[in-house]
Amino acid sequence: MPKVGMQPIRRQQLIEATLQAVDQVGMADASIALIARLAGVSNGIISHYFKDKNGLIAATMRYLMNALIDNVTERRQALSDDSPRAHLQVIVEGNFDASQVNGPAMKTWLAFWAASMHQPSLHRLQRINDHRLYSNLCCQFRRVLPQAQARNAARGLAALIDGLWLRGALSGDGFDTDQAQRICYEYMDLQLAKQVS
Amino acid sequence: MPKVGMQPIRRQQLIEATLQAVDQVGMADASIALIARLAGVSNGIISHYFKDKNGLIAATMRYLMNALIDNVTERRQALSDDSPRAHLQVIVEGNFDASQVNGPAMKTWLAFWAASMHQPSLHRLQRINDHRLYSNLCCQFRRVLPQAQARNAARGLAALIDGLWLRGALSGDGFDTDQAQRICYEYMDLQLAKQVS
Amino acid sequence: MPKVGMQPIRRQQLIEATLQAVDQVGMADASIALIARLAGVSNGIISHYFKDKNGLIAATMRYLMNALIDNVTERRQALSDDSPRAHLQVIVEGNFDASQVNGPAMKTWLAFWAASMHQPSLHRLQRINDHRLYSNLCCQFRRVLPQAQARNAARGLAALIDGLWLRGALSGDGFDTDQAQRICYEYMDLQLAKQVS
Amino acid sequence: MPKVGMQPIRRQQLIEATLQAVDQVGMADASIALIARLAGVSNGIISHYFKDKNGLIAATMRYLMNALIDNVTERRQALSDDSPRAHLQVIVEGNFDASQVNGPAMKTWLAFWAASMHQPSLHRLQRINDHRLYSNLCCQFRRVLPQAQARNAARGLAALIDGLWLRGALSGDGFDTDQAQRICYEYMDLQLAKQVS
DNA sequence: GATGAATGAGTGTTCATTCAT
DNA sequence: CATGAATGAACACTCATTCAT
Repeated sequence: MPKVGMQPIRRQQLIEATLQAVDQVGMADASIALIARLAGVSNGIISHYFKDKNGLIAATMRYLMNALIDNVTERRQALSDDSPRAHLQVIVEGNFDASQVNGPAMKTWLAFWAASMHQPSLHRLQRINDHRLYSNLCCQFRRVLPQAQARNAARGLAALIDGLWLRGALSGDGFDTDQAQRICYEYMDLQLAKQVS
Repeated sequence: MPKVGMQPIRRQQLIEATLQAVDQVGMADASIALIARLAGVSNGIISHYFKDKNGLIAATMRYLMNALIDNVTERRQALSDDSPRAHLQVIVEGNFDASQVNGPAMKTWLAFWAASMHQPSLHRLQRINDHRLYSNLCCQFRRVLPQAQARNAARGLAALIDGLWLRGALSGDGFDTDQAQRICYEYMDLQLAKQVS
Repeated sequence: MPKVGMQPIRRQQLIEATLQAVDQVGMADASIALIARLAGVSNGIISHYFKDKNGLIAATMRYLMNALIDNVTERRQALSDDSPRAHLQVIVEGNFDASQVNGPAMKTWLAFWAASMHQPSLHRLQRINDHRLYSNLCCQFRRVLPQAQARNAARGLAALIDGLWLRGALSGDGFDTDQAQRICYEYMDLQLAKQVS
Repeated sequence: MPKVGMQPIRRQQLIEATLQAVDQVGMADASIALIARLAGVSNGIISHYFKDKNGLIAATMRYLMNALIDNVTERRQALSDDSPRAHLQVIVEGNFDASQVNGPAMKTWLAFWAASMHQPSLHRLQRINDHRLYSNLCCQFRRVLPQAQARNAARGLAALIDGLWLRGALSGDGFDTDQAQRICYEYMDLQLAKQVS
């Protein structure tokens, strides 16, 4: 019983099944058959919507990236305070949002990163993502710091965010969001304190 | 040409071939056949020395970890200055040593991390490694800071090291060791400056 | 040429190819590749229909067992005489039917028996089969003999049938059905003659 | 430390290890490596004493056959009564001796039989064995029965012995020696009773 | 649009055998 | 005599992909 307009629904369905599969068995064992089973569809449908497996993987990575972007964007729009500090806080919070520090998301990000080392298409996506974080941070620091210092601060804070995230992901225990944010805020404030009055 | 006492030689040979393979094609495509070919031996020899592929992977991970440990240990022994700052510097330098920030090593570490999310044996190794860095840092900070602050500083610096390393690895460009060390030293000094005189 | 509803056809096809392979080279050398080649299909199809090789082996054993059951059932239905002797004769005849004493079937049964000593799933099937023969015989003897004697006679006749079958199979020569049946009938009649008038 | 006269010791050692291996994991999984480990020797030694694996298998089969022969011979020599009935009893007892109805022996015999269907060298051994039982039985029956009847009785008793043995082996439970012997004796006596006085 | 039958190359692994020591 | 290092072919099995229906 074919229906019209199934495309977006099926695509979403399959992307979510991919995340579920990676969470359950890891990317190496997330076969098309498993993903299709989790999505409740047949094997063959995947090539129909995403040319091949790589297409599905790339689409899933884009989906995760957009979730992060949307998350930060929403928080920023809800912001009344326009200070650099408030904006930086929003970025930090967005990166430690529950949508990013749960099991499936962390496992999938890690798997993507590892895969991106050998897949140009994933690598491109990954670089865009990395650059966005740095760029957003740098932009805010620049409002109160000279360029060189702003860049330095942005590099440091970006690394701190990713490092805390990474160590949290690898630990296997629950992610301690409060602690991570506290460490980031402290770094942020130390950098902002350098501003010439 | 079978000879006796080949075990350590062959094991080393195969571990290096594994690193080479992961560097060239990624862990997902680093097949036993490829590794054996790179090592110039037959497929079957791998199960002779490392029960199965997982055994080889785990041995390779242990090899990389030991390289890091030895690296830091050597630097520490060459140290004349016994100050906490000097020790912390050594740890930072060791983690950004050329043996850790080259292509093959970074790709392999990333692949290990991703795999460790679903392989208990690798996960155990990974946790030990993570904990060592934190523990070493904490130990030095503790010499000048109260425990709570020392822990906080260690967590931050560990995350900063890993984050800089990660972002460097993912960037695909050469690793800017000087910049990474500068950012770490700055964080380190800001934390050490908290000490009550 | 993929078609829908191929399952029963392919399963039958593969089971027959398995019998053929065991006949030709023995169970130890009846590889998936050989069976697939004999069936004229690809290797992979086997796991599609029977999870793995064990699944195919078990299905083949069930197929042979059902052939024996159907054989006896058909003969019994064609029976006008309802006497115990007639029923016993039918069981004996069924067990020495051409479908059971030809080369492929005998080789396969022997291989199954040997394998059943170390494969619980096959062992279960085998026990069911063994028990059915005994049970059927016992049931008929019971109609004219006291229970203890009936059981004894059933055990003896079952062993005689299996033993004649086994020695015939192992001899490698053609099976002498008439001789086997004569020996069984004689034993049967000696046992039935014990009935109290 | 090479020693002289090790040959018979090593051969015996390896044959026993083979029986042990077949008992533990079945003939299909009784690899040279396992047998060598069970015997406490190196892999390579096997080809030294038995050309190849088939040689070891055949030697093991011969060993088992000789054990059966010796068993019957010993019992016969201890016999005071020279009647056909006594001799037949000895043959029956020998075939149900503890050395033949224990797990390892039964598993190995079954495996040999199955293998003999496709290995001419094993098949030859097997035929000799089968014929000896028939021949021995026939010889005794002939002392009191006409040839045709003697042959018939021998065929029946041989089949009964093998059938009881087989069903006992396949059942997986302990072998009920008494019951098996009782059934054989009864058959034996019924046949002997046919003699013309 | 959707299915699932079918493929076949590729995987990790096992194993009998050989042979330098 | 005996070892065990080394081979390489064979194995069962997996899986992304294709395509007739």
